[in-house]
Amino acid sequence: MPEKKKAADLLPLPMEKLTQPAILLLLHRKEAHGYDLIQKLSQSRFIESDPDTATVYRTLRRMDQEGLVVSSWRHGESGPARREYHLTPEGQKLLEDWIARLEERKQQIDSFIGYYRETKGD
Amino acid sequence: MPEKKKAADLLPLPMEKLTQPAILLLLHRKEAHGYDLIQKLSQSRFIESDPDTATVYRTLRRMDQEGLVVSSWRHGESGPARREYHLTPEGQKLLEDWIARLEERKQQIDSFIGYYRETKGD
DNA sequence: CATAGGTATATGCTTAATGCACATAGATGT
DNA sequence: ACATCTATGTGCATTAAGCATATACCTATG
Repeated sequence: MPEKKKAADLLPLPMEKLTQPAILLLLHRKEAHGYDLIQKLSQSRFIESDPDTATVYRTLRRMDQEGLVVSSWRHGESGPARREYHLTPEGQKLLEDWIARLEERKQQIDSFIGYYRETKGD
Repeated sequence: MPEKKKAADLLPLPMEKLTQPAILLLLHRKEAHGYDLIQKLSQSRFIESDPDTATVYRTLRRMDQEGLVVSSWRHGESGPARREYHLTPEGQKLLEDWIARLEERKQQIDSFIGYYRETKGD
């Protein structure tokens, strides 16, 4: 008997997390450090669930290497040192691309759901 | 000088492909074989670009193992044998979950874009 | 009849993203 | 002294995805 996974187990996997674009979005409004972003993300409505901290920190380091953000250490403002991130013009530009993409994605979803509703009526 | 990738290079990567849900959707309307689905997908508006054939066939085999579809070989209808897929009740149920998820996703996108527009006005 | 092109399914390899667990360390409160 | 909160990060395993490649049957054409 071959093992079969339950449908419920399959749902979480493919849905995209939007971690990177969400970071771009938050930094667009205001500079922040990683821990800060993690808290803001978990309160926001544009990601599904609490973000994985490892993912956030790694995404930030990558975005730094890619020139989407710049970072600088902040000391002495209570608590351990934090790495503060600012959006660069490149990051800003990428965010605008994301906005355009998300508009398209909404239309894709509408077309998907539309197709489903059509079929259902048969 | 550290190497930096261009923003344009970064766009294609994180956007989700919806391959599996799109297959569920098409099979919900009518049974089909892999090659058939590939053509339908490339004509449809609910995926971004032409699907990778390897991904489609592998996704179908996985969905079969998971009980989302059942398959049977068809011979002699001109051309090589095809493996025909039918949606199961589990697959149907998962599709309904996907529809609900995509509705939520639309709201997430609205909230994302809304946040962006608010910020822009500063 | 040889062969090229379309139909059809599938594997191999590599890279990239993600999740969970764990490591590190300074600051703060009791 | 010790736990807890703040803060940043690495290691490891799993999974998805893209590209190339293999296989094979069918059809049309010279």
